Amino acid sequence: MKDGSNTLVLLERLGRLLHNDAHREDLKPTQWEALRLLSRANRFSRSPGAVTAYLGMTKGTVSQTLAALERKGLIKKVRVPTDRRNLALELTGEGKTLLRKDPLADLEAAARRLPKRQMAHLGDNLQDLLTEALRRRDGRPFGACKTCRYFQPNVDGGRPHRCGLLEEPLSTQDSQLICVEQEPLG
Amino acid sequence: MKDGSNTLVLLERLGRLLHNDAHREDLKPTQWEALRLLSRANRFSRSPGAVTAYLGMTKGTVSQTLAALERKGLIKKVRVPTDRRNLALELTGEGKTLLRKDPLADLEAAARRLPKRQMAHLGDNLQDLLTEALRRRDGRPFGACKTCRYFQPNVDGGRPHRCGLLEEPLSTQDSQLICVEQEPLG
DNA sequence: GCCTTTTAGTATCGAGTCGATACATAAAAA
DNA sequence: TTTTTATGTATCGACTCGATACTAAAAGGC
Repeated sequence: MKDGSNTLVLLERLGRLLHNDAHREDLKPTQWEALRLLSRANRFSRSPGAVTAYLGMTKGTVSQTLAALERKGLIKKVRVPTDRRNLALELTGEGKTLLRKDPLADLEAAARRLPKRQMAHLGDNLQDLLTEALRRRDGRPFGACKTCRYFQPNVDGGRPHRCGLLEEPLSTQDSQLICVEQEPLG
Repeated sequence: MKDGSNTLVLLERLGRLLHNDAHREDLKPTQWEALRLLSRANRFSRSPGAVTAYLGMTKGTVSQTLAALERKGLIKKVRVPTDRRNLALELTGEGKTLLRKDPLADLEAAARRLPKRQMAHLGDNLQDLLTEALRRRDGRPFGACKTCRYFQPNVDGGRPHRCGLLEEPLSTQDSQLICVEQEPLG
């Protein structure tokens, strides 16, 4: 076992490989990441602002990336009536179809050659490091809704779940997706 | 412990954070990476070609990145007399000084808040994943010389070590640096 | 030696990234 | 009703990156 001093160098290098491998299907790596996020985000988190928070870029850049995705017909922007500053981003059919060719799947194949336990371990350790790194930059964890301190599982029997922060009902599906507002339990 | 299915997503996100945090001191993330590699590479590996292999980009892009670093006075290009196609890249004094402000050090501070054993584990697991990923793209590991199958530790007593592949003498310092040609011990 | 092939690196193009800055609206707060 | 804050866009300049075409030097075949 090594001393872990060059762990971050490894991380950066592996991150770069992942990133550079994502020049596919006429999309750029960042565009893939945005698309991927939109497919995993609940309805409070499919906005330019949420993408900005997730990717850690400036909103100007995100605006351009989303404009490119819209030009390519992979997402569409919908005005939200309740707050007209907000935009809701929705994947189109093409967007969903294209996601099946996600270049990340390639490395997944490589990962499958490693012991399952090891990959799970790796995930846990990465999660801890990410949490620590996000704390330092006031970043948001983007965890699943159902692991959030504001999550209220369906209290009244058959009724939908609720988000205690936004005071909104939550479908079971939404509660399994990730959220900008999520704050971990405990 | 999670199932590890989203480990790669974590990896990509953490990689992006690292990358985006590296807009400092009037350098771009990629320029930092190149600079960092040059400070860790032995004399066979301080060339545009080696940087290309390490970063996994095309040589055209690397050529520009190196041109930018040279413009900024951080590296210099030296013609190699033995093979006049080759360029040797050397860090200047400014380059070495600037490296002390490496933005990667920030995350290192974050990492220090995690248990040391855990970081070491993380490093080992990342290394395995990187090895697997590199295998798939015919990438080079860039390991340390002294862990290479061609490394011949000073056979004749006080003489320098040797590289059995390039048939060249190796100073102790060079043997501790990383190398394009490195192939791990079987 | 001559000719072809390979290797190392550069030049240029076009789309995209990214921070910075300035800007437009809309909602919220004073 | 004014500020003030929040959400998103437009534009600029330096850089990234793949693709392609290019130069020059070494290596190999004969």
